[in-house]
Amino acid sequence: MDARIGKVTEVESRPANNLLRRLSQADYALLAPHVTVEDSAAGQLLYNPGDDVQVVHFPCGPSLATFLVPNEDGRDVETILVGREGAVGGIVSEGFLPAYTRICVKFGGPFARIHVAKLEAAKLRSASMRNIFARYADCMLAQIFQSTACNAIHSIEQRTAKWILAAMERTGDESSVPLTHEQLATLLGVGRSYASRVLQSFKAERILDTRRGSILVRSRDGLRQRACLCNDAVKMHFEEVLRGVYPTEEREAG
Amino acid sequence: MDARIGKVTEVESRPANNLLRRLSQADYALLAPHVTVEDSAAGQLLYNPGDDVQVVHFPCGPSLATFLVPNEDGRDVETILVGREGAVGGIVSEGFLPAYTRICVKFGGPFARIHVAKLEAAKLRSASMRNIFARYADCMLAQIFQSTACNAIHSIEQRTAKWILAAMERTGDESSVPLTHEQLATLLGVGRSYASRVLQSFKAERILDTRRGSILVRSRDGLRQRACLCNDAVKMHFEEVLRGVYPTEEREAG
DNA sequence: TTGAGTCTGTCCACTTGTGCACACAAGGGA
DNA sequence: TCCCTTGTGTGCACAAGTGGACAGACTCAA
Repeated sequence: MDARIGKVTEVESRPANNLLRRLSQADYALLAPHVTVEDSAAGQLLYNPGDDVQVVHFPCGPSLATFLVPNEDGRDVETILVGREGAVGGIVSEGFLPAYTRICVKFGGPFARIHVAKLEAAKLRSASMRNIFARYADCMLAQIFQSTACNAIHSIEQRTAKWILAAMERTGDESSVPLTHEQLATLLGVGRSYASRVLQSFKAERILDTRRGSILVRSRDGLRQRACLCNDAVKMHFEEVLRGVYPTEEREAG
Repeated sequence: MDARIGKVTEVESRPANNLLRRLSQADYALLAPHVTVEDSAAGQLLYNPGDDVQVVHFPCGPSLATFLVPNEDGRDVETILVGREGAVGGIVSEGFLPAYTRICVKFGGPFARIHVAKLEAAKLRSASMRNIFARYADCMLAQIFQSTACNAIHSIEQRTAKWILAAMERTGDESSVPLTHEQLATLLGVGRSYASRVLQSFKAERILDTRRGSILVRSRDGLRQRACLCNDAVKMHFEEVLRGVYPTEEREAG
């Protein structure tokens, strides 16, 4: 993205996760010995409800995780997406508590991982590390609050457009989202046939095209017009809360 | 509730808030010099979006706070209720960040208050204090996650019943909830006429009665049957996460 | 190349919830 | 006491979303 000519900086050698990349060099040095990076495939479960939370997962590059709330019907409802802008697992709980939600890899790819205990130890040693993780936790909270309101009052059409935009922003893939209608419907908590119809109406307006198992985006602006403003509200909070605390200039995916 | 015969214990002299009451005596001693208790009336705004978060408010007794997410229409949508089981303001952000939501006193009453900075200082000095607040933050998070899912898939009837039960549990008032139909509709993010109709259907089944400006509960079990299970799921998480970390036996309001 | 399994587009009857309208009831202040 | 404001109950036309069904299309594996 903003690769500079000349020697690779220390920051650029870190995993492609904004949270990790924007730690100061001293702070990252506290974590580095404990960080591992490994791929996870789409569908893999990082946590199930009740699991002990022991590892923080940082999505890197195009990978994407999602928080699912199990339902009495056995249908999981998706709540928020987390990509390279953040991390999942113990961000708020600080670890060693039973997970409340299921956390699932939505789009596969690399994840940086670190034991919660190591992260907490580093946070105790560094005020700036505490600060940045508290700020991110606050942003994550804002994201969930916004989702709660969004689910209460916005139409399925708006939420569908919002979801596709959010996924694109996080993965960096500007043209397609690998998702069946069934999956889309399930994660929005709506009926499949209605989700299909919404996609059809977008297709009729040349906003997107459908392929078996994926959605091709033709007009990002068209999607923006159809989406509610929830993404933007959250993104503004990210920018406001994290502005200035990161040493580099890389943009946030809200 | 469980007042014991004999001398008043140190815990019972604290503000009637579960989070404060279940700190160890040593931990509470760190906070005590900075705690003030003052009444707030229903409708008072504790925070508006963008406000610097500097004070933690602990609802005591029957008082109740609520997180509202502003909407493009100017209508606020209610997300979660917080009563004597918890606190609002800086629980996750740890203070000095712009508030994302509006926080409003729903039912008036006493609130214990402490500066975030004082609380954070105490947390740095006491691991058990950190632990208990991280645990509560995790519970609050669970509550919001559940609300997000609930708004996605449960009917207005279920959510209405759930809301009334949640309010009753937190205030301790087993028989009535001071709320107009309009207020109920707004906080659920639904139309007023439909909210009225739901209340009428409950009335027809002798689950409740309506008075001008308040709802009288006649059958708590009837409400439970009509409500979704979201309250219970969250309550279980509260019990699991906070079990054992409190010295006293007082029950949680989930 | 042919299935088998999955995904997609569409139909239909039905339920849930909206938004507006209007008559009436309750209750506090002058 | 009466008025005026606010809250309540209900009717209606309509929009949004459900859930089941089914035919056809795509694709992978044998």
